Amino acid sequence: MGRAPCCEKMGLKKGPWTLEEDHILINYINTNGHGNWRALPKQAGLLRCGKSCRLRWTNYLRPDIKRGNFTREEEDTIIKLHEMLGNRWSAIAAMLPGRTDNEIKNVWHTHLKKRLPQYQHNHDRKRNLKQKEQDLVNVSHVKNQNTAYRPLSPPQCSSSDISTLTTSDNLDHNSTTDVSVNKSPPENVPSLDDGFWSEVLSADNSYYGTSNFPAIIADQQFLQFPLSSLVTGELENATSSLSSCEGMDFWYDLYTRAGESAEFDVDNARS
DNA sequence: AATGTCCGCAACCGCCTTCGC
DNA sequence: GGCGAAGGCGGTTGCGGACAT
Repeated sequence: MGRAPCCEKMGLKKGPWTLEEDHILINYINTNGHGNWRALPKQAGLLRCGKSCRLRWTNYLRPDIKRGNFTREEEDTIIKLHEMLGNRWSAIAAMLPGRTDNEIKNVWHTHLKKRLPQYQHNHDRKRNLKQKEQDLVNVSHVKNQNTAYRPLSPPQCSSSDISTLTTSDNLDHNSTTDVSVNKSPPENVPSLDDGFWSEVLSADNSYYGTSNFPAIIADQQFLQFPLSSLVTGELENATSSLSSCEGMDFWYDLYTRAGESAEFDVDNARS
């Protein structure tokens, strides 16, 4: 892995756990409990760091862990909770007995987010882009490499864009801004990464910015609810407002439409 | 059959928070 | 209040198997 090892230099083992190590850990905890994770490996006779032991126990060896595939109900619950809580995997795991935060995080990234339209769209875009890149590479080969290929670069939200989007002092939090959702966004829109969506509603109910997103929602006229409801952590209000404006599609629409033009403004949003 | 690519998962890392002194 | 240790959390990585070419 890319990061500096913390255990190896202390002579501690890393990597997959063996059956023998599992047995040692289980036996030790069953007998003595796990009062101090840092001291546990030494006392148990394991060449592992405490952190590794804790992770192995909580994510895999704990007797109350439910193994096996997630049920449809569990998956739906995760999707709903993620919409409300963001990437608070431990909080989501607390609602699903027998499931660990790591497991839920994995199943989210590998299965569930692909079911959601906004991720599906992004996923498809990435695939299409990759295909286009390959096609262009092929074409450039045919043309004896006379044409240098440059990947498509998404339009950026510059600081001037931000000023365009944030010059509103007359905020009307009670008015409803009806933004129709563009189901076919323009071709040249910014690509969205996972961080974008997770930060729309951040983990601790407050709003965290992304590089582009703040410029788009900073103008509270775009919202059916005041941005301050996110900032001050009124999750319930925020999520109910989100659902009333078609959830993530609403955000995605704002994002894509802002991305396509620096001239994007409130009037455009209302059109 | 061989090779390349994708995907799922366990495990690791760094950062943040909590707790005790 | 300051500090260090320990625990907890979310993001990321790399291995290995499945699938495609």
